[in-house]
Amino acid sequence: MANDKSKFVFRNRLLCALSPSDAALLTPHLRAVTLKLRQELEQPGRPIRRVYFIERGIASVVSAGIGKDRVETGLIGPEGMTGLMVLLGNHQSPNATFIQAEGTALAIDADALRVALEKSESLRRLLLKYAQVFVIQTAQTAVANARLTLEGRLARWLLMTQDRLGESKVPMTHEFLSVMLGVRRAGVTEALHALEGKRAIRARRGEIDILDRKIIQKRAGTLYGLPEAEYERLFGTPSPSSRTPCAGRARTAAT
Amino acid sequence: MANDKSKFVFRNRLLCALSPSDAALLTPHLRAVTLKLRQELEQPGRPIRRVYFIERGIASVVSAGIGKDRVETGLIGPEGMTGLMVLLGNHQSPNATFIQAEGTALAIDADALRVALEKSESLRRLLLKYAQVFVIQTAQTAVANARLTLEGRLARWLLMTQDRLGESKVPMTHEFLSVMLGVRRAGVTEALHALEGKRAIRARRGEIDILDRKIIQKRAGTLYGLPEAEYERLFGTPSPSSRTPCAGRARTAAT
DNA sequence: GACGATGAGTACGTATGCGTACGAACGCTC
DNA sequence: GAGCGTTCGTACGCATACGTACTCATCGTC
Repeated sequence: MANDKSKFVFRNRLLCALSPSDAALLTPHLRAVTLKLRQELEQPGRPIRRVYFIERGIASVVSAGIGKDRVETGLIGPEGMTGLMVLLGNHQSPNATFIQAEGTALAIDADALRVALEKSESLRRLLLKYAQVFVIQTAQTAVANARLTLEGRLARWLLMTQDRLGESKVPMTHEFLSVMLGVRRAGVTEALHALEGKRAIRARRGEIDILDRKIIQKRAGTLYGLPEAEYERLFGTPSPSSRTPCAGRARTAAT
Repeated sequence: MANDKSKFVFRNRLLCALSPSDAALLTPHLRAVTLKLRQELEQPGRPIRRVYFIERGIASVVSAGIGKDRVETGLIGPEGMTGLMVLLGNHQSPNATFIQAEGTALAIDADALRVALEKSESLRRLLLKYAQVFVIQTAQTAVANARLTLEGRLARWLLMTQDRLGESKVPMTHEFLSVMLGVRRAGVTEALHALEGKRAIRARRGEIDILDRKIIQKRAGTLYGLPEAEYERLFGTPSPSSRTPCAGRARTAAT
């Protein structure tokens, strides 16, 4: 699980955006890890041990009331990181975070991150910028849940997922989607059929092909694109100069 | 609007929780202001000029997609402050914030707050703790919008509002509630009748009396109480010693 | 190549909430 | 105390989504 830590080529956009000195601060603590499907990165009320900068794959933040009934409130891919609460100074979260699409990440001990955050103001600034985007994403989810039809919420979810996967095939079952969206499994099936009827997607067993994002975006209405736009505004087009070595970045959101 | 700034007695719980030195840092910049109904404290995409520590009344954060269709995603009372995005290092927000129940606040220029935040790590820590609670509140709203019936969402909203007002009378019209919850006005009327039938509330013209919180809590299910509990966990019972002078604090959430 | 497990299609009755609309009640102003 | 604007009660038809449940398809496994 550990790795030669001398030189990473980052796919994670946050790591790519680090200044050289901040990169030097973090890199010694980063460990390449694989993210297995349904692996739990954070559990409600438990101490957060590690924070993950996603390189490939998707982590999902799900919230619940005091009991069960989890619903997804945030999506994290190679544009972001887990451990929002650590950034804000907490050691735990009432939410759970788990892997929704397997991949890899660079992980850092929460304590090491805390130390680095105290040392470097620019690091704090950078990561808190991501916190902003994440907060906005959560707020948008709240609005989407209130105002969008099931098909619309599904459309929004597909777009956000595809952005983070960077592929046209989304490997998810209806059952899983229904849990994420907090709706009935059969409802997902029907909504997917509706999208399929419009030639927007093609559904296979355990997999959804995205055929036409434009059509899907129409379904999601105005509730797709704002966090993505805010991300671009805050992080800008990554200037290759004076930045940490960086792999070609994952596709960004279309507006 | 200005004020003798030498001695404040704070009702705002965040200000109350300030260490003496942090209080000394902020106090010179605080101005007592009145919050008028529907006054806009932040507008989407506009620079955030001032940040408000609510002393009495309620501010409401509403989010929208790229277009209209605003829905409330956060509530702020004397336990909190506006300007979350300033805390996170931004100068603007895609959300709007406006006064939902009139009152008063202590306001500080966003720039002055930024300077103070840079100077004092303990101040940063404290205010970011509130940011945590606010983020959790937003996530809970997302879950509530996905899973709760209209009556449940209304119940949750009534409880949160009453916590912040500290009174048993909530002065709101059905029309206004419908906008906040993102539902139909007539739907609010019906849901209120349902609650009234259970003797949980009593609805007058433009005003709702809270009669029995227990019954209302049953309606809100598990989706009321988590942010409130987290607030108490993080801020604890305010120890009167070594703290800034503080008025008797507003009622806290019952669990 | 049969079996079990998982995933997907479908269906029926019901509940929740929407859009719209109209009228009644209340409260303020002149 | 007449007039008017706001607020609230109510109603009807319809869309959306639910809960439940049964069947069929697909896949991996022995």
